[in-house]
Amino acid sequence: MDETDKKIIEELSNNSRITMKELGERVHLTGPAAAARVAKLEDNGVIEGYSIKVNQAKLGCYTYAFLNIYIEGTNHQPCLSFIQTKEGYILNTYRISGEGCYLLECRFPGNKELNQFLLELNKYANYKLSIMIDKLH
Amino acid sequence: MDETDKKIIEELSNNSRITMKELGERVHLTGPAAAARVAKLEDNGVIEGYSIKVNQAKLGCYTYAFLNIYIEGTNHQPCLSFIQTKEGYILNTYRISGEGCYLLECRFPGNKELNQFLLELNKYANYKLSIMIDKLH
DNA sequence: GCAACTCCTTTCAAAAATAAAGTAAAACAG
DNA sequence: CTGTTTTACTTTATTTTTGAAAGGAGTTGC
Repeated sequence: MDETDKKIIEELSNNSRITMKELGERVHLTGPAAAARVAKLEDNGVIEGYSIKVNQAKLGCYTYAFLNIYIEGTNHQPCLSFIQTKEGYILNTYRISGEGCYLLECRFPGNKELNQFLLELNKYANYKLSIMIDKLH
Repeated sequence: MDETDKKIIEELSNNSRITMKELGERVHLTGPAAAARVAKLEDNGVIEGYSIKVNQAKLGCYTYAFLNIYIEGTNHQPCLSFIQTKEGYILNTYRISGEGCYLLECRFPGNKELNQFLLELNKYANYKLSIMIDKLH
């Protein structure tokens, strides 16, 4: 992991569909050399995958929220299983230490679906809800 | 936005470096047709960008955390400006309603840097810290 | 001094992207 | 109902990129 690798990570973070030729030019390498570096970063597990940024609202999801989940007792499985059944709403599930046991990043078509989700979630755990108003930068 | 577009979003979410030819095959279209659909999704703002998933630990960041920021009073700017100066640590800044005014997703080389950051942050705001233990799925 | 690596470049064949032309079906106005 | 426009696609042909292979320069270790 030298400076060139860091630059490659930065460039691919900004645009992962760039050609290896273009990437090479940006880090002062030829296409094949850049491609070889990227392949190595994949093999080393530094690059875990290639994804897209999606506008959730344009996909019909107008409510974006974070949920801090608090589970009483030691048996988390029923709650985790429930969450898995609602994976369509959930972008990320983090096991955390601090404000609760889990942090969910999720999005819903609207408040109706959110409300229904919270109602069901409440059978398994307590929660604190934070609605996303804006994403900065 | 029909079913084919949704499938395209799903496929690109899983692997945004797939070729348009391969993407086309997966959604029963030719390469050029798939590319045209993707171009339209970009123009419509549904696809906002192409990115990579990075293993933060392999980049030397062993502490991954969420910070709920609570600002007293109405002048958020000093705190926001401070946060901007620390952008190297910060992956996302969300304006929220609920547990605080802002939610920061951030990562630090270690607890030393986290501690220093919190010390400085405390000049501008209160916070609640959640350390990420694991990412599920 | 001389392997054995590593990291790169150059070259070239294969694959993919892209542009252009053509087609068929749907939407729509008269 | 009919002719026109639009949309979404396929096919074809050209350009560009990828990826494999060969080779060279600079380290490293013996």
